[in-house]
Amino acid sequence: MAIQDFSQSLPMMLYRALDEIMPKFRCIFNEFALTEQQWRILRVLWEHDKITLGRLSDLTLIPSPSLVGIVDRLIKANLIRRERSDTDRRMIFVVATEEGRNLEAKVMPRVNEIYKEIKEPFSMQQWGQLIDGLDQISHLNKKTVTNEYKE
Amino acid sequence: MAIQDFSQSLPMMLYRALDEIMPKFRCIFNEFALTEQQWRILRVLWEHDKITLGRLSDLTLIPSPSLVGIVDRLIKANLIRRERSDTDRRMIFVVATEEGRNLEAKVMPRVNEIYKEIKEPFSMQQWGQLIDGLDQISHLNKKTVTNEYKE
DNA sequence: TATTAATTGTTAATATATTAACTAATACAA
DNA sequence: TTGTATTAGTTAATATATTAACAATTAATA
Repeated sequence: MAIQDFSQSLPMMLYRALDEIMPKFRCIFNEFALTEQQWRILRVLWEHDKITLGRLSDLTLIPSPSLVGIVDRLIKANLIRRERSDTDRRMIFVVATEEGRNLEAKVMPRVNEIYKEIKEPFSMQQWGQLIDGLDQISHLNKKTVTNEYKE
Repeated sequence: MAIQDFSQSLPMMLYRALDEIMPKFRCIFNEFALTEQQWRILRVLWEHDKITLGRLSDLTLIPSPSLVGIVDRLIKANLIRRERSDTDRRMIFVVATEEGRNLEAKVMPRVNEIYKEIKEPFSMQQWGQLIDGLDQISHLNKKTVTNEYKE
Protein backbone atom coordinates (compact mmCIF):
# COMPACT_ATOMS: atom_id res chain seq x y z
CA MET A 1 0.00 0.00 0.00
CA ALA A 2 1.17 3.49 -0.78
CA ILE A 3 2.43 5.67 2.05
CA GLN A 4 -0.66 7.73 1.54
CA ASP A 5 -3.95 6.33 0.33
CA PHE A 6 -5.73 9.01 -1.66
CA SER A 7 -9.15 8.39 -0.21
CA GLN A 8 -7.75 8.69 3.31
CA SER A 9 -5.98 11.97 2.61
CA LEU A 10 -7.07 15.00 4.57
CA PRO A 11 -8.56 16.85 1.61
CA MET A 12 -10.68 13.90 0.53
CA MET A 13 -11.76 13.27 4.12
CA LEU A 14 -12.88 16.89 4.36
CA TYR A 15 -14.71 16.73 1.05
CA ARG A 16 -16.35 13.46 1.99
CA ALA A 17 -17.53 14.85 5.31
CA LEU A 18 -19.12 17.79 3.49
CA ASP A 19 -20.64 15.45 0.91
CA GLU A 20 -22.26 13.57 3.73
CA ILE A 21 -23.75 16.43 5.70
CA MET A 22 -24.49 19.23 3.24
CA PRO A 23 -27.21 17.48 1.22
CA LYS A 24 -29.22 17.22 4.43
CA PHE A 25 -29.07 20.98 4.85
CA ARG A 26 -29.58 21.79 1.18
CA CYS A 27 -32.75 19.80 1.32
CA ILE A 28 -34.10 22.36 3.78
CA PHE A 29 -32.74 25.34 1.86
CA ASN A 30 -34.53 24.13 -1.25
CA GLU A 31 -37.82 24.13 0.61
CA PHE A 32 -37.33 27.87 1.06
CA ALA A 33 -36.08 28.35 -2.50
CA LEU A 34 -32.60 29.18 -1.22
CA THR A 35 -29.28 27.94 -2.50
CA GLU A 36 -26.59 27.06 0.03
CA GLN A 37 -24.68 30.26 -0.71
CA GLN A 38 -27.78 32.40 -0.47
CA TRP A 39 -28.46 30.85 2.90
CA ARG A 40 -24.92 31.58 4.09
CA ILE A 41 -25.41 35.24 3.31
CA LEU A 42 -28.71 35.43 5.12
CA ARG A 43 -27.24 33.47 8.01
CA VAL A 44 -24.53 36.11 8.40
CA LEU A 45 -26.97 39.00 8.02
CA TRP A 46 -29.04 37.58 10.85
CA GLU A 47 -26.00 38.21 13.06
CA HIS A 48 -25.00 41.56 11.49
CA ASP A 49 -27.51 44.29 10.67
CA LYS A 50 -25.24 45.82 8.09
CA ILE A 51 -22.06 44.50 6.57
CA THR A 52 -19.74 45.36 3.69
CA LEU A 53 -19.36 43.01 0.75
CA GLY A 54 -15.74 42.42 1.65
CA ARG A 55 -16.51 41.28 5.16
CA LEU A 56 -19.46 39.29 3.90
CA SER A 57 -17.10 37.49 1.58
CA ASP A 58 -14.78 36.69 4.49
CA LEU A 59 -17.53 35.42 6.76
CA THR A 60 -19.36 33.34 4.16
CA LEU A 61 -16.18 32.11 2.47
CA ILE A 62 -17.80 33.08 -0.81
CA PRO A 63 -15.23 34.60 -3.19
CA SER A 64 -16.12 38.17 -4.09
CA PRO A 65 -16.61 37.57 -7.81
CA SER A 66 -19.23 34.96 -6.94
CA LEU A 67 -20.77 37.21 -4.34
CA VAL A 68 -21.82 39.76 -6.95
CA GLY A 69 -24.25 37.43 -8.69
CA ILE A 70 -25.48 35.77 -5.53
CA VAL A 71 -26.28 39.13 -4.00
CA ASP A 72 -28.03 40.15 -7.22
CA ARG A 73 -30.29 37.11 -7.01
CA LEU A 74 -31.05 37.69 -3.32
CA ILE A 75 -32.03 41.25 -4.14
CA LYS A 76 -34.27 40.03 -6.94
CA ALA A 77 -35.88 37.70 -4.40
CA ASN A 78 -36.44 40.74 -2.20
CA LEU A 79 -34.51 39.26 0.73
CA ILE A 80 -31.65 41.79 0.96
CA ARG A 81 -30.63 45.17 -0.46
CA ARG A 82 -27.43 47.03 -1.32
CA GLU A 83 -26.57 50.34 0.32
CA ARG A 84 -23.55 52.37 -0.73
CA SER A 85 -21.54 53.88 2.09
CA ASP A 86 -21.63 57.67 2.47
CA THR A 87 -18.23 57.98 4.11
CA ASP A 88 -16.30 55.73 1.71
CA ARG A 89 -18.02 55.45 -1.62
CA ARG A 90 -16.02 52.34 -2.52
CA MET A 91 -17.79 50.29 0.12
CA ILE A 92 -21.19 48.71 -0.30
CA PHE A 93 -23.23 47.52 2.63
CA VAL A 94 -25.65 44.65 2.42
CA VAL A 95 -28.75 44.66 4.59
CA ALA A 96 -31.54 42.12 5.02
CA THR A 97 -35.05 43.23 4.13
CA GLU A 98 -37.90 42.51 6.50
CA GLU A 99 -38.76 39.49 4.38
CA GLY A 100 -35.15 38.35 4.68
CA ARG A 101 -35.14 38.79 8.44
CA ASN A 102 -38.40 36.90 8.77
CA LEU A 103 -36.88 33.83 7.20
CA GLU A 104 -34.68 33.25 10.23
CA ALA A 105 -37.50 32.05 12.46
CA LYS A 106 -38.64 29.63 9.79
CA VAL A 107 -35.34 28.19 8.63
CA MET A 108 -33.16 28.09 11.72
CA PRO A 109 -35.20 25.58 13.73
CA ARG A 110 -35.07 23.14 10.84
CA VAL A 111 -31.36 23.64 10.39
CA ASN A 112 -30.66 23.28 14.10
CA GLU A 113 -32.58 20.03 14.09
CA ILE A 114 -30.32 18.52 11.44
CA TYR A 115 -27.26 19.91 13.15
CA LYS A 116 -28.25 18.19 16.36
CA GLU A 117 -28.70 14.90 14.53
CA ILE A 118 -25.22 15.17 13.12
CA LYS A 119 -23.64 16.06 16.42
CA GLU A 120 -25.59 13.58 18.49
CA PRO A 121 -23.55 10.40 17.96
CA PHE A 122 -20.39 12.20 19.09
CA SER A 123 -19.22 12.41 22.67
CA MET A 124 -18.54 15.95 23.81
CA GLN A 125 -14.85 15.19 23.87
CA GLN A 126 -14.79 13.68 20.38
CA TRP A 127 -16.64 16.66 18.98
CA GLY A 128 -14.28 19.08 20.68
CA GLN A 129 -11.27 17.28 19.29
CA LEU A 130 -12.74 17.40 15.79
CA ILE A 131 -13.48 21.11 15.99
CA ASP A 132 -10.07 21.84 17.50
CA GLY A 133 -8.35 19.89 14.75
CA LEU A 134 -10.24 21.74 12.06
CA ASP A 135 -9.50 25.03 13.76
CA GLN A 136 -5.81 24.24 13.80
CA ILE A 137 -5.88 23.38 10.10
CA SER A 138 -7.54 26.67 9.23
CA HIS A 139 -4.96 28.64 11.20
CA LEU A 140 -1.87 26.95 9.80
CA ASN A 141 -0.36 30.13 8.46
CA LYS A 142 -1.13 32.27 11.47
CA LYS A 143 1.63 32.83 14.05
CA THR A 144 -0.33 31.47 16.99
CA VAL A 145 -3.55 29.59 17.42
CA THR A 146 -5.36 32.02 19.66
CA ASN A 147 -8.91 31.35 20.64
CA GLU A 148 -9.12 34.55 22.66
CA TYR A 149 -12.07 35.92 20.70
CA LYS A 150 -14.07 32.75 21.13
CA GLU A 151 -17.40 33.72 22.67
CA MET B 1 -24.69 34.27 22.73
CA ALA B 2 -26.46 32.14 20.21
CA ILE B 3 -26.46 28.41 20.80
CA GLN B 4 -24.46 28.09 17.66
CA ASP B 5 -22.10 30.68 16.19
CA PHE B 6 -22.20 30.35 12.43
CA SER B 7 -18.47 30.63 11.84
CA GLN B 8 -17.84 27.89 14.41
CA SER B 9 -20.36 25.51 12.87
CA LEU B 10 -19.07 22.24 11.50
CA PRO B 11 -19.80 23.04 7.85
CA MET B 12 -18.00 26.37 7.99
CA MET B 13 -15.08 24.81 9.87
CA LEU B 14 -14.81 22.18 7.13
CA TYR B 15 -15.00 24.77 4.37
CA ARG B 16 -12.46 26.98 6.10
CA ALA B 17 -10.04 24.10 6.51
CA LEU B 18 -10.32 23.37 2.78
CA ASP B 19 -9.93 27.07 1.98
CA GLU B 20 -6.70 27.05 3.92
CA ILE B 21 -5.06 23.98 2.46
CA MET B 22 -6.32 23.61 -1.09
CA PRO B 23 -4.78 26.77 -2.57
CA LYS B 24 -1.37 25.37 -1.62
CA PHE B 25 -2.06 22.27 -3.68
CA ARG B 26 -3.76 24.09 -6.56
CA CYS B 27 -0.65 26.15 -6.88
CA ILE B 28 1.22 22.98 -7.81
CA PHE B 29 -1.55 21.67 -10.06
CA ASN B 30 -1.46 24.91 -12.03
CA GLU B 31 2.24 24.44 -12.69
CA PHE B 32 1.29 21.27 -14.53
CA ALA B 33 -1.73 22.89 -16.20
CA LEU B 34 -4.09 20.72 -14.16
CA THR B 35 -7.24 21.72 -12.37
CA GLU B 36 -7.93 20.23 -8.97
CA GLN B 37 -10.56 17.90 -10.39
CA GLN B 38 -8.33 16.80 -13.23
CA TRP B 39 -5.68 15.98 -10.68
CA ARG B 40 -8.10 13.94 -8.60
CA ILE B 41 -8.90 11.81 -11.61
CA LEU B 42 -5.25 11.21 -12.44
CA ARG B 43 -4.53 10.55 -8.78
CA VAL B 44 -7.11 7.76 -8.79
CA LEU B 45 -5.90 6.36 -12.11
CA TRP B 46 -2.41 6.08 -10.69
CA GLU B 47 -3.87 3.59 -8.23
CA HIS B 48 -6.21 1.85 -10.69
CA ASP B 49 -5.17 0.85 -14.19
CA LYS B 50 -8.71 0.84 -15.44
CA ILE B 51 -11.84 2.12 -13.82
CA THR B 52 -15.46 2.79 -14.79
CA LEU B 53 -16.85 6.30 -14.80
CA GLY B 54 -19.22 5.40 -12.00
CA ARG B 55 -16.52 4.21 -9.69
CA LEU B 56 -14.32 7.13 -10.70
CA SER B 57 -17.13 9.44 -9.66
CA ASP B 58 -17.33 7.71 -6.28
CA LEU B 59 -13.60 7.82 -5.62
CA THR B 60 -13.02 11.40 -6.76
CA LEU B 61 -16.30 12.71 -5.28
CA ILE B 62 -16.88 14.38 -8.61
CA PRO B 63 -20.57 14.19 -9.57
CA SER B 64 -21.06 12.29 -12.82
CA PRO B 65 -22.49 15.18 -14.81
CA SER B 66 -19.32 17.14 -14.04
CA LEU B 67 -17.17 14.15 -14.78
CA VAL B 68 -18.20 14.11 -18.43
CA GLY B 69 -16.63 17.46 -19.24
CA ILE B 70 -13.59 16.98 -17.03
CA VAL B 71 -12.83 13.67 -18.70
CA ASP B 72 -13.31 15.30 -22.10
CA ARG B 73 -10.70 17.93 -21.26
CA LEU B 74 -8.26 15.35 -19.90
CA ILE B 75 -8.62 13.42 -23.13
CA LYS B 76 -8.00 16.55 -25.15
CA ALA B 77 -4.84 17.05 -23.05
CA ASN B 78 -3.86 13.51 -24.01
CA LEU B 79 -3.60 12.36 -20.40
CA ILE B 80 -6.36 9.72 -20.35
CA ARG B 81 -8.65 7.87 -22.75
CA ARG B 82 -12.11 6.32 -22.75
CA GLU B 83 -12.63 2.63 -23.44
CA ARG B 84 -16.09 1.13 -23.75
CA SER B 85 -16.59 -2.21 -22.03
CA ASP B 86 -17.05 -5.25 -24.26
CA THR B 87 -19.07 -7.24 -21.75
CA ASP B 88 -21.48 -4.48 -20.73
CA ARG B 89 -21.71 -1.80 -23.36
CA ARG B 90 -23.23 0.66 -20.89
CA MET B 91 -19.97 0.92 -18.98
CA ILE B 92 -17.08 3.10 -19.97
CA PHE B 93 -13.61 2.58 -18.61
CA VAL B 94 -11.13 5.37 -18.17
CA VAL B 95 -7.44 4.67 -18.57
CA ALA B 96 -4.38 6.89 -18.19
CA THR B 97 -2.20 7.36 -21.25
CA GLU B 98 1.55 7.03 -20.95
CA GLU B 99 1.77 10.79 -20.69
CA GLY B 100 -0.79 10.70 -17.92
CA ARG B 101 1.08 7.99 -16.04
CA ASN B 102 4.33 9.88 -16.39
CA LEU B 103 2.90 12.86 -14.54
CA GLU B 104 2.81 10.91 -11.30
CA ALA B 105 6.55 11.00 -10.75
CA LYS B 106 6.60 14.74 -11.34
CA VAL B 107 3.56 15.83 -9.37
CA MET B 108 3.42 13.49 -6.40
CA PRO B 109 6.69 14.53 -4.74
CA ARG B 110 5.58 18.16 -4.79
CA VAL B 111 2.18 17.28 -3.40
CA ASN B 112 3.63 15.07 -0.71
CA GLU B 113 5.89 17.89 0.33
CA ILE B 114 2.94 20.22 0.96
CA TYR B 115 1.04 17.44 2.66
CA LYS B 116 3.90 16.92 5.07
CA GLU B 117 4.00 20.63 5.86
CA ILE B 118 0.33 20.58 6.73
CA LYS B 119 0.59 17.48 8.86
CA GLU B 120 3.80 18.44 10.59
CA PRO B 121 2.53 20.72 13.37
CA PHE B 122 0.14 17.99 14.54
CA SER B 123 1.00 15.33 17.06
CA MET B 124 0.31 11.84 15.81
CA GLN B 125 -2.54 11.58 18.29
CA GLN B 126 -4.11 14.88 17.27
CA TRP B 127 -3.95 13.93 13.63
CA GLY B 128 -5.51 10.57 14.30
CA GLN B 129 -8.35 12.15 16.24
CA LEU B 130 -9.01 14.57 13.40
CA ILE B 131 -9.08 11.82 10.78
CA ASP B 132 -11.24 9.62 12.99
CA GLY B 133 -13.70 12.44 13.55
CA LEU B 134 -13.94 13.14 9.84
CA ASP B 135 -14.35 9.46 9.14
CA GLN B 136 -17.21 9.25 11.60
CA ILE B 137 -18.91 12.24 9.98
CA SER B 138 -18.70 10.68 6.56
CA HIS B 139 -20.22 7.43 7.78
CA LEU B 140 -23.16 8.92 9.67
CA ASN B 141 -25.80 7.11 7.66
CA LYS B 142 -24.09 3.76 7.48
CA LYS B 143 -25.21 1.10 9.94
CA THR B 144 -21.67 0.13 10.87
CA VAL B 145 -18.29 1.54 10.04
CA THR B 146 -16.94 -1.37 8.06
CA ASN B 147 -13.60 -0.99 6.42
CA GLU B 148 -13.65 -4.53 5.07
CA TYR B 149 -12.94 -3.51 1.47
CA LYS B 150 -10.04 -1.33 2.50
CA GLU B 151 -7.04 -2.31 0.39
C1' DT C 1 -1.15 69.23 -5.19
C1' DA C 2 -0.06 65.95 -8.65
C1' DT C 3 1.31 61.22 -8.71
C1' DT C 4 1.35 56.88 -7.29
C1' DA C 5 -0.21 53.11 -4.55
C1' DA C 6 -3.71 50.58 -2.21
C1' DT C 7 -8.53 49.33 -1.47
C1' DT C 8 -13.33 47.87 -2.86
C1' DG C 9 -16.10 46.03 -6.16
C1' DT C 10 -17.01 44.46 -10.69
C1' DT C 11 -16.59 42.08 -15.27
C1' DA C 12 -15.02 38.36 -18.16
C1' DA C 13 -13.64 33.65 -19.39
C1' DT C 14 -13.44 29.14 -18.22
C1' DA C 15 -14.33 25.15 -15.16
C1' DT C 16 -17.19 22.82 -11.96
C1' DA C 17 -21.60 21.76 -8.99
C1' DT C 18 -26.49 20.83 -8.67
C1' DT C 19 -30.79 19.04 -10.21
C1' DA C 20 -33.75 17.07 -13.51
C1' DA C 21 -34.61 14.90 -17.61
C1' DC C 22 -33.08 11.79 -21.03
C1' DT C 23 -30.76 7.75 -23.94
C1' DA C 24 -28.90 3.29 -24.44
C1' DA C 25 -28.11 -1.04 -22.69
C1' DT C 26 -29.05 -4.68 -19.57
C1' DA C 27 -31.74 -7.38 -16.14
C1' DC C 28 -36.10 -9.22 -14.80
C1' DA C 29 -40.70 -10.76 -14.60
C1' DA C 30 -45.20 -11.91 -16.63
C1' DT D 1 -40.46 -13.19 -25.67
C1' DT D 2 -42.48 -8.93 -24.70
C1' DG D 3 -43.00 -5.34 -21.44
C1' DT D 4 -41.00 -3.14 -17.47
C1' DA D 5 -37.63 -1.76 -14.30
C1' DT D 6 -32.72 -0.80 -13.44
C1' DT D 7 -28.29 0.73 -14.46
C1' DA D 8 -24.51 3.68 -16.68
C1' DG D 9 -23.72 7.56 -18.76
C1' DT D 10 -25.07 11.91 -20.95
C1' DT D 11 -27.37 16.46 -21.86
C1' DA D 12 -29.40 20.74 -20.37
C1' DA D 13 -30.20 24.76 -17.39
C1' DT D 14 -28.82 27.37 -13.78
C1' DA D 15 -25.63 28.62 -9.98
C1' DT D 16 -21.11 28.96 -8.20
C1' DA D 17 -15.69 28.81 -8.16
C1' DT D 18 -11.29 30.32 -9.97
C1' DT D 19 -8.19 33.51 -11.99
C1' DA D 20 -7.07 37.65 -14.21
C1' DA D 21 -8.01 42.08 -15.56
C1' DC D 22 -10.38 46.30 -14.76
C1' DA D 23 -12.87 50.76 -12.86
C1' DA D 24 -13.74 53.81 -9.19
C1' DT D 25 -12.43 55.63 -5.07
C1' DT D 26 -9.46 56.70 -1.39
C1' DA D 27 -4.84 56.90 0.90
C1' DA D 28 -0.05 57.98 0.80
C1' DT D 29 3.87 60.42 -0.70
C1' DA D 30 6.95 63.33 -3.09
